[in-house]
Amino acid sequence: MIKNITMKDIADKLGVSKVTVSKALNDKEGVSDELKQKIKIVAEDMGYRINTLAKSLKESNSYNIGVIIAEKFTGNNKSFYLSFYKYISRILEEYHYTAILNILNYEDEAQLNLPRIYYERKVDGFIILGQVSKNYIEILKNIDLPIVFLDFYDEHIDIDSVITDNFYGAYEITNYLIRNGHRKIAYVGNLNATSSIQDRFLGYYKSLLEHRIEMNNDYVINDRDKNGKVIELQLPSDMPTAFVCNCDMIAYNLIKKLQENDYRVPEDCSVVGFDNDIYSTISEVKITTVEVNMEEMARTAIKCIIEKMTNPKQRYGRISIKGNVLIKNSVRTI
Amino acid sequence: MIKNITMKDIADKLGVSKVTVSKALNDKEGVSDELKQKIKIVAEDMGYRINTLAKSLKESNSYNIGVIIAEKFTGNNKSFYLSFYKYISRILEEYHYTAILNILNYEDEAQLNLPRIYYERKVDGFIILGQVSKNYIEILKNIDLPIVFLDFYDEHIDIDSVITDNFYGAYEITNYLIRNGHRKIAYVGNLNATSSIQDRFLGYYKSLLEHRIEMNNDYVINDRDKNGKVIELQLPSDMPTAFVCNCDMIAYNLIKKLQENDYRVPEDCSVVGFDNDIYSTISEVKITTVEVNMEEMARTAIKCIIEKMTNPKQRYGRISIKGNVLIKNSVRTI
DNA sequence: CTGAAAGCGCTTACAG
DNA sequence: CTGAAAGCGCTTACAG
Repeated sequence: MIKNITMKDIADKLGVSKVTVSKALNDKEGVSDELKQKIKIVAEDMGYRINTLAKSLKESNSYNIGVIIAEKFTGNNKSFYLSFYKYISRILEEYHYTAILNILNYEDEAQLNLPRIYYERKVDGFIILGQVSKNYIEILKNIDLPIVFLDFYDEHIDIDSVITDNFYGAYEITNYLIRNGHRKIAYVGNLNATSSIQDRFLGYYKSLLEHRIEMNNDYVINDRDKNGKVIELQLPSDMPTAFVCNCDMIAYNLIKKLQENDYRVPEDCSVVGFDNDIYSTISEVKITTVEVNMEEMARTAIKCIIEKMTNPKQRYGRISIKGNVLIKNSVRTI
Repeated sequence: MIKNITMKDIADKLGVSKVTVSKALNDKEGVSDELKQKIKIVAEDMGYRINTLAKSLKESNSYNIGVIIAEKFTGNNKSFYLSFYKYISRILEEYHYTAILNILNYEDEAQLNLPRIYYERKVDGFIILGQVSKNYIEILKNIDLPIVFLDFYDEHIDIDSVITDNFYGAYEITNYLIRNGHRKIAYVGNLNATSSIQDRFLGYYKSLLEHRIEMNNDYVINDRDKNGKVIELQLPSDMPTAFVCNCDMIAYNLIKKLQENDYRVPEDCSVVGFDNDIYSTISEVKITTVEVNMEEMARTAIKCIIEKMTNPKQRYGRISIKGNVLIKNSVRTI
């Protein structure tokens, strides 16, 4: 266990008392500007972070405000990450822990600022829910608290992560299409956009291979430009009977595109998605999709982080959690 | 300031030491079962709540886990309440406070269980974001922490609340329709479903009155049944040229309904919504709507609660924050 | 301008 | 089985 730097440590280093350090760091009266300055610099150098717990105890004031949202406002796939958070906070409670949700704003992400809850020692670890920038990951790597990535991973750095089994999910849903008689099946998604999209493609491909269906390059349809921005979809000239989309949002867009071109879904074309988010439910045609097992993912991430707290050397690597194919009504048997 | 009950208080009452109380409450060895039982009962009676800050300080363990979500996952009206939370947590930071998001699950809401963060003294107050049940409000009323309702209010009980100005927003957007030449304007929403829907109706009505447009009872269209479940909309036989919908979701449904009946939006019918949530952006036709001023609402709620912490008697009542009409492309000038 | 003392509410290790 | 003492890391009130 690394010893935490306290005001006492700073005081000892400078040969002053911790009272003086406290005053200096809080910009209170009664310390010469010179000393104040010196103390602040030393605090910075030593990597001092205030322990708000102690401050709060003294002041009988937690400096926390509870924000309560009724579960009904989170249901119905209304928000993928809010639902995820719901499971995280609920499962943390089982361990007598409390979740503190921090929205990392664009600016702090770009400027590589860690959250204030880190500097104030308000937390014992971090769960990073959803992709953050490479540079930010580097910063996170250097802090002395356990960290787990949830719903994404980074190939180059060994932080533990819990992800949905993209490969297997896409494999299963493609198998489902094939069981329903489809053989001309396209994949919608840029193969190099994200690791999820790539892995989903590979699952689709595995299913084709297993069923001796030849891959048709015209059947891999781009859905975004170089910057990741969603583009207008181009339908192939020789139409497939089914489309595996890399996510529900794209499946939703595809269905609109197909309908504009007078193809009915699922009568003329079948379409499947991934995620089971709001886009799979808002169109007339409810989209057959792969539901992410949020609860199991959250539970696993929490198990990791709790374990790492007592045993910081513990490594889990990348853990995939299987999703479930959710059959709705965007697929026709042919 | 009400004095907090501590282990010492329980100990004094029973003529034992606080060590014994600590052991009893934590089910540790070394206290007779009899005494343990007695201590637990007295603790319950006195309304004892552990101070986790002190426990955490002692154990150098905050029992909090930070959950980090990048802002990009909250943008684009993806989730109304997640966006709201973003503002709340950001503004609380300005006051050196931290937000702890608690999703109140169905069960706890029904059984009237307060959040664990209350019992563990982890928070200094609560912001209730979005309507909770009447009975739950009663329970909240009785706790000794400042509370502010955000985005809803309760008519019968005087807790401070900050809401969007439903009345004025609907008034403004109806005026906008009238400025664009419309005179046959319907309102979609049940007048007695919620206070927001009612207030929005009244704003619409005020605009009609001011412009000497007679109310047509056929132009008040129900959108839900007695249980609040959304129903299929019925178009009036004499078609209006414009519809004021009580929210974007209903506006979205209406547009689909109109299109099914071969009315084009906005060429044949204009439609406006309320909220500026995801439903105003997902259809082909982007819906002109009233944008809720979340930031200002959050800021106001926080000002209230911070003020109430130093001055518990302070009352603000109901504060309305004006929204803005957001012009998109679902209205035609006639 | 600087610091010794007390205390916030707990828990742990030890003594009886 | 029970409790006095020490300590977690701060801040406040007071003395010098």
